[in-house]
Amino acid sequence: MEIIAEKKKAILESTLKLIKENGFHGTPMSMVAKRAGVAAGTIYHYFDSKDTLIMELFAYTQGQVQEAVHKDLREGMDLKENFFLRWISRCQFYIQHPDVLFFIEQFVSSPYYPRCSPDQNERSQNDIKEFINLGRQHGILRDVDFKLMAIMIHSSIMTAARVHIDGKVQLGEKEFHQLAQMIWDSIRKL
Amino acid sequence: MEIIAEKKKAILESTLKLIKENGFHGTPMSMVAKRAGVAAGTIYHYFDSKDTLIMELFAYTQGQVQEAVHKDLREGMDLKENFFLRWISRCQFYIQHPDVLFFIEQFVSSPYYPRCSPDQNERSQNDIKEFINLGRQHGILRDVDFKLMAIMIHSSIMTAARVHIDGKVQLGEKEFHQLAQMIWDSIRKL
Amino acid sequence: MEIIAEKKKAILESTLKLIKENGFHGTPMSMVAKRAGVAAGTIYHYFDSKDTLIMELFAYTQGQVQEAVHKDLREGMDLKENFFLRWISRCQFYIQHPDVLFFIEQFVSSPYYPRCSPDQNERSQNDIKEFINLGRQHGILRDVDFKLMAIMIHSSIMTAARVHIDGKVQLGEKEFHQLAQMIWDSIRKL
Amino acid sequence: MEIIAEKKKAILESTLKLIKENGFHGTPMSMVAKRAGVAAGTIYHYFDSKDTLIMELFAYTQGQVQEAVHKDLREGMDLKENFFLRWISRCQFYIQHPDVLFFIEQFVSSPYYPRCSPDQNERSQNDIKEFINLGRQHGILRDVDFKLMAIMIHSSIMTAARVHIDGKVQLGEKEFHQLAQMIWDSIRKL
DNA sequence: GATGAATGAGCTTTCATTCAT
DNA sequence: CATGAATGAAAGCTCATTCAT
Repeated sequence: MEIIAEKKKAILESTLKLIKENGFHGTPMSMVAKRAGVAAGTIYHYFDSKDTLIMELFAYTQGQVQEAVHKDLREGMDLKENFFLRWISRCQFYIQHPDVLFFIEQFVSSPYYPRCSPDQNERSQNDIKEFINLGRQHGILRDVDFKLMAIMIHSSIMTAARVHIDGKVQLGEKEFHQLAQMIWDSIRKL
Repeated sequence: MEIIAEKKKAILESTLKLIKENGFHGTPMSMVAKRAGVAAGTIYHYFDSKDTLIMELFAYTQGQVQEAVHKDLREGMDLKENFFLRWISRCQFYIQHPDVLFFIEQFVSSPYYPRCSPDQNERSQNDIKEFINLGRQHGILRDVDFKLMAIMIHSSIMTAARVHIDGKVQLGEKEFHQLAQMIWDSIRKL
Repeated sequence: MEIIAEKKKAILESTLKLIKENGFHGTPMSMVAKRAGVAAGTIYHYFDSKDTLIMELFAYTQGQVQEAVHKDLREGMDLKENFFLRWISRCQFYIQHPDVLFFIEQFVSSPYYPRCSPDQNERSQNDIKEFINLGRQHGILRDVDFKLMAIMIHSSIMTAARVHIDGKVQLGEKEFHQLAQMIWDSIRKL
Repeated sequence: MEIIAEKKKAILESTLKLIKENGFHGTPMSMVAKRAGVAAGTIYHYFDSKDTLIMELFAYTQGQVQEAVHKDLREGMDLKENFFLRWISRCQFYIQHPDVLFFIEQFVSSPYYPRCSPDQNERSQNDIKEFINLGRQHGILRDVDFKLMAIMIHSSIMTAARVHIDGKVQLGEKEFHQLAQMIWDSIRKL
C-alpha cells in the first residue's frame, strides 16, 4: 500500500487507458508520456523498461481490484450471500473499470503473464480463494481442485463483465443475480 | 472448404506456432517466413498484410475447431450426453492444440477481434448454439439470454483447457466429467 | 520504323499511361504487366530490365513525335509559315498526347536522360534543327548557337502545352499564334 | 524567415545534393541520414515522411531563389534593365546552384508538384510577376495572359541554365545578354 | 514464347531507450 | 528530478527479377 508518486500514478493510468484504446503494441512509450503529461525520459525514472511498466501495471490493477472488492464485504452474511456479493461486486468493478478488464485480459493471454512470480499470481484471486476456503469448511462446495474452482469463478466474472461492456447483452440487476446463481449452482453440492 | 495452397497453409501453421511462443508482437514476418520455409515476400502473395494474415488465421483456426467438434457427434444421444460430449470434445481439442487455444485467447482480447465481421463472430460458436437451441426446445435450460449462455459455456471450456495446459491442475477423465457436470448444473433448470 | 510486336507495343503504351498517372517510381513492373494484359515475366522477353524499358520508351515516343510533326509539313511555304506550322503542330501533338509530354518531362529531368547516346539525343529535335538550318541559310535568324536555339524553341513548346493541359490558361487558336509569334520574334533578326 | 534548426538544414541540404546525384528514387533516407551526419530516425523528428521532406525541400529552395533574386535589385532602373537583371540574376543563381535547378526540374515534373498548395505555387515566381505587372502598367508588354507569360519566362531561364550546366553550349556574359534580349523581344510589343 | 509464383535485397518508418542539458 | 532530441536496431512491406512449368 505504498504511496505512489503523482507522476508515477499518472503514467500507470495513462498506460491503462491507452492499452484499452490501442492494445499493447499500439501504445508506444512516447504516447504514454504525452498522455501522462511527462517527458519520455521521465518514465524511465520510475520504470526500468516498458516490460517493467506493464508488469507493475498488472500489480497496480490487482491492487485496485482487491481494494474495491474488500470494501463491499460485511460481517455476518451467510455463505450464499457472501458468494453473491463477491461475484457481483467484482463483476461490477470490471464494468465500471473497463480499461482494467481489458488490460488484464490482454496481459493474461500475453507472454508477460508467465513471467509473474507465482506469488503475485496467487494473490490476484485472494478474495475468491478466501471464500472457497470458507465454503469448504462448511462442506457445501463440490470436491473440486481449489485453484481450478477459483479460476473458473474468476473467468465467469470476467466473461460476464465483458459481454456487458461489449453491449452484446444488456445485463441488469436481475441478470447479474441470475448469473451469480448459475455459478453458485455450479460450485455447490446439489 | 476451399483447398489451401501448400505454402499458404505452411505460413498459417508457422504463424500459429510462433504466436504461441512469442505473442503477436514478438512474431515478425521474417520469422514466420523462415519457419514456413518461404521468402518474406512470399507471404505477401497470400496475405495483404500482417493484419490480414492474423485475421485469416483466426478464420482458419475456427474452421479447425468446428471440424474437430463435429466429427465427434453421434445421433440419438440424450441432451445431457450431447452436452457432455460437446464440452469435453472441444476442451480436448484445445488441449491437443494448445497453439490454437493460445492464439484465440490472444486474438479475442486484442484490437483485432472487434474487426471481425459479426457473421464470422457468430459462426465460431455454432456448435454450442446448436446445442442451446435443442435444450431450449426441450425446456430444460434456464431462461438466460442465448448469446450470454453460449459465451459463458465457451469461456468455461477455454479456461479449463488453459488450466490443464499450464499444468496448474492435472485434469484426468474424472475431472473433465466433474467440470462438464458443473457447467451443466449451471445452465439447466434445477 | 521497325514493326513492333503487338505485346511489346502494349507494354510500351501501358508504361506510358501509368507513368503519367503515377510517375516512374509509382509504376512497378507488375502494374505494367497487368495493364498491358501480359504476365510479369513476359516483359522481360522484350526488355532486359526496367531501365531498358524506359530508355526504349523514350525512343518510342521520340519516333511518334517525329512522325506526327513530319506529316503536317508541305512544300513551298515561306520560312515564317514553316516555323509557325512546326511550332504549333508539335505543341498540338503534346496536347493531344499528354502522356507523352508528361513522360518526356520526367525522363529529361531524371538520371536516365544523361545515359542516352548523344546520337539519340540529337535526333529528338531533328525537325527543329532542320528549320534552323533553313533560317540560317536565309540569314534571317539571330546569330545564336545552333543547339541552344533548338532547345529554347523546344522548351517553349513543351511549356505552352503543359500550361494548356494543366488548365492554368485556356489556349485557343489565337493564343497559339500569339505564342508562335513571340518565339518567332525571339529568334529572328529584328 | 524562421530560423531552421541546424540539423534540419543539414538534412535539407543533403537531400538536395543527393537528389541531384541520384534522383528522387535513388536517394534512400538512410543515405540522406548518413550524408547529413544524423541517425535515420532523426530525420523523422523534423519531417513526417519522405514525401514531406521533399515538399518542404521545394519550399526551402523557393525561398533561396527569391532571396537571391531580390538582393540584386536596385531602384531607378528602367524596365528593360530591370528585366535583364532579373532574368540574368535568376539564371546565374541556377547555374551557381545546379542542385537546386536539378531538384526543381524533377519536382515540377513529378507527382509531387500538383500537391503543392496553389498559394505556394504562385509565390515561386513572384519576382517575375512583379516585373510583368510593371511592364503592363507602362503598356510595353504584349497582351498575353499573365500567368502564361510568367511561366514562359521562367522556363526560358531554366532551360538556359540547364544548357550551360550540361556544357552543351558555353555561355559567357555576351550570350546571357543575347538570351535575355531574345526573351525581351518576345514579350515586349514590337 | 508466355506464365506468375517465388525470391530477397532494400526501402521507409517506428519506437524503446539514452543522455547531455 | 525532468526533459526531449537523438539514436539505430528492427519491423513491415515493395518490387525488379528469375525460372520451372
